[in-house]
Amino acid sequence: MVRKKIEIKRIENIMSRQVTFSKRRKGLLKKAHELSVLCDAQVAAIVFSQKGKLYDFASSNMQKMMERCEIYRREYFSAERFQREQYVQDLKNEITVMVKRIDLLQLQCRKLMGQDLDSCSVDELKEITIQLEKSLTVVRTRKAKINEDEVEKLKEERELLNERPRLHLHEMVHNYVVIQLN
Amino acid sequence: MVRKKIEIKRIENIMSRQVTFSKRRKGLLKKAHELSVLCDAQVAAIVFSQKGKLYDFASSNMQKMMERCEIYRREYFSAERFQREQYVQDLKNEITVMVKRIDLLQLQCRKLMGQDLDSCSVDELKEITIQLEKSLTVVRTRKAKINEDEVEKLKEERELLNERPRLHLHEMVHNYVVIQLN
DNA sequence: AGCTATTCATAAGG
DNA sequence: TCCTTATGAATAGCT
Repeated sequence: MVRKKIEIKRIENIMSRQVTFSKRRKGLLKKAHELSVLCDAQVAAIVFSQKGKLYDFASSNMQKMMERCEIYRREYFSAERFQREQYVQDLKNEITVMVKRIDLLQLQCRKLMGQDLDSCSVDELKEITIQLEKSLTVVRTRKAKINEDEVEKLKEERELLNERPRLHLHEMVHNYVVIQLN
Repeated sequence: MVRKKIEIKRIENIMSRQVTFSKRRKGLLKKAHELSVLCDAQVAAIVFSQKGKLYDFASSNMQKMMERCEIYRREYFSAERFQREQYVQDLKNEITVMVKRIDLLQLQCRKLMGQDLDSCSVDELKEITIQLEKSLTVVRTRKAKINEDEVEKLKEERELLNERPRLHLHEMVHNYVVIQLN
């Protein structure tokens, strides 16, 4: 029997509060449901007890909306994360390959420059010697070629300088002969 | 005057439905408020009208929680994104540096192997020649050293083999003398 | 949890 | 939208 109108303020008695919570929570969710049905509206009611337990109502539209939201959010983030991790992994792999390549090139270079030979076997040393001799030959040939080209060029220039006066004279003679014949 | 108990199903008359929506919506939000105050619970009620207009109630805890959630979510993702982009940028920079390093090493190697010399100036060719000669000297020295070491080792082994019988003889003589003296 | 007196919410009408 | 009012619904206090 409701003895008197209650004041809307926190119920201090724990037992009373728990009972009221149970009753009114049920009423609220029922009202939410009725409203959604009667008026064809999107309604959601969410209640957490003090212990953190969840009680809720969501009209079907609302529920679908929330589910879609959640599914979309999860898919989006998981797809994005996957792509991101793939990309980072690709970059890391690329770096690993490059580090190996650099080490190899560096070692090769150093050996060709006569460094770090202590670890070389006699066979390796022979190979390096052969390569160095080959290189020297090629470089010297190239140097010689450049020198020859240079010499050739200078000779040609000299030839040109020497030939110009002679050509002049020849032309003059030719012209003279033509004139005479006329 | 309530003539009769109503059935909980969609109200077909638009005017009635709107009136009921208005009344019950108000009632629902009031009940939500009362529940949150009386029972010190976190309560939220959300209603969309058919036209999409929002009406809602959220207890202060609920509101703070939602706000905190949203703020935290935004900060988290922005911080994460920043870190992620920074990291990827670092990796890219590293790759750029490595690509340059590889190009340089490769060029150096090729020149030391007598390739791609067409682009070299005479001075460069001279430098390469000097380097190759130096390398050859070092490699040959190293090879010679290994040979010498080998020879030295073989000699020592031979010495050892030669000395053993002699030592035997010497001991025998010594023993003989000692015996004589006794 | 169940009861019931009483208050509250609200349907129908103005 | 508000008021009125009759009535159904919710529920406080008790067991």
